[in-house]
Amino acid sequence: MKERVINPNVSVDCAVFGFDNQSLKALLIEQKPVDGNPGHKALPGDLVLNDESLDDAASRVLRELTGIEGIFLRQFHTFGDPNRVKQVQDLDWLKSYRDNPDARVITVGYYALVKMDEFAPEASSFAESVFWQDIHEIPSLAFDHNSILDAALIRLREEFENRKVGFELLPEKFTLSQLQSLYEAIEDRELDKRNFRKKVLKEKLVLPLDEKQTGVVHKPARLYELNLDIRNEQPVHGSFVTTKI
Amino acid sequence: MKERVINPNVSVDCAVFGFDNQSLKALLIEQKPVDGNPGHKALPGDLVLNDESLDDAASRVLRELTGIEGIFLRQFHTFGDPNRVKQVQDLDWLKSYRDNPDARVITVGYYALVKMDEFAPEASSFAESVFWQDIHEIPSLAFDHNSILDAALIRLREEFENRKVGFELLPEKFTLSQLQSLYEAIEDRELDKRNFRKKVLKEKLVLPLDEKQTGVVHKPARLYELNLDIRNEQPVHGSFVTTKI
DNA sequence: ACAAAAGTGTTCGGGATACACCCATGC
DNA sequence: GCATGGGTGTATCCCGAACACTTTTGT
Repeated sequence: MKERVINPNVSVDCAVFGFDNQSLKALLIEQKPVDGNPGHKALPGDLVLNDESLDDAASRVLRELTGIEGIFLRQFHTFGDPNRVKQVQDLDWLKSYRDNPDARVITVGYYALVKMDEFAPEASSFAESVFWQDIHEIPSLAFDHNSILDAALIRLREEFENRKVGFELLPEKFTLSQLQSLYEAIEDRELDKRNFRKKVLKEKLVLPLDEKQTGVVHKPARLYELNLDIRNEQPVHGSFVTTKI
Repeated sequence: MKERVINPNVSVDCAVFGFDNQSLKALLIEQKPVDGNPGHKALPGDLVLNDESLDDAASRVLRELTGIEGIFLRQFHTFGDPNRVKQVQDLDWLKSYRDNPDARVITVGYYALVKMDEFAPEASSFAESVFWQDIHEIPSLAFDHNSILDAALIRLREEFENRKVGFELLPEKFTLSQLQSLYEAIEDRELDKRNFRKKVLKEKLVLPLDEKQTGVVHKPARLYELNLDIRNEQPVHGSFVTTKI
């Protein structure tokens, strides 16, 4: 096995988002206790290895801490305040888990999107536990992780509105109501059902399947899938005005 | 004076854009010759100091290499391929100017927007010369700087279309034709003059001044200024569709 | 007078908005 | 049969698109 040479100055942190058909959730870890003191809540993240790319580091860290693998990951911002790991409440943890607890660490922020029904995160490495938290109820986090999560959410919203990301949060087959709920959860506003359906169908953003929900206590909804053809088109200027979703 | 402790693993690189009323330009440096071999062309950039933020590093590096100060700077992406500074043609330069020429360096990319008529860049530090280059005629650059510049341009276009940036490229007072040329240069397509004017005036994106061009050999154009009130509004959803510029 | 860019209005089609009722299923 | 969400159409308005001629200045 290759030796793991750790770069003391560069880390990655991951804001993992999931959607439970109601609201957006973020995946948090609870750090293992240090000297009997309970660990802080934090985003999954760790130092990068010297011979791995940043993208690889983000995938690895997510796998090591939460067991999640193979999901959508995108870099969104790098946080480099010289004092971002100098707060007193983080010192004990740094002394236990870092070879250079005083090193200046810049961290590269990633956000990730996961189909919640396909992954059951499991804590390992220095994570004591892993849990989903509604994005409206995020507790105080270690280091500058609250800022990182805020920035991730802002970026997710921007890229969602530009139709660059989002379907990674839904199962392969979904109803139009699920899709509408996703829009409402991410954009944080209500949409008109008829207009929403007209729009997404006219744009061929999704394709109807010959399949319906089963086991629901109401009229079963038709299932749809993402239309990859449309999704892969690069944005075109129809004019000097471009209309978003 | 404080000692400058350099972090060997983290650098910043700046893609500086200017607009000459015709097309977009990028600011490049030519590295000083090493052992008589001519320097390569590159983006302005350098390692960060251990006690400065990334934003501060970008400002400082730009000032030290080009003399440019006080301009719009925005972080856009971080480049962390473990081999991004390992190409043979860059080795001589690294050996001359870096204490740890073999260190793995990740670089934080910034793009900057400058009013070309207000700044005359001047080379200093390890820059032999500084020059503006049309973005359609970018030569081969050191390290992965071609990729960085490409990514910067993509990001500039995205944020311009979302009306988040752009007026930093124009003088305080400008004509609607200049504004239209800016749109055409950044978005790389032609616009209809009448529709363009109707749109920006209706949106109150700019405000007319009681002032006209002088010294031109045709009907003098009215001057306008950016409407800061509109510019500072955060985007609102009129519906689940949002219209861009 | 001529060259050069400034400035201006109308018509047409399409998309955004608002809005209310019947349908299929499980219990 | 009732509770629950699924599914559908129309009328209005505004915005985007296409398009050509007159005006003002300097030389």
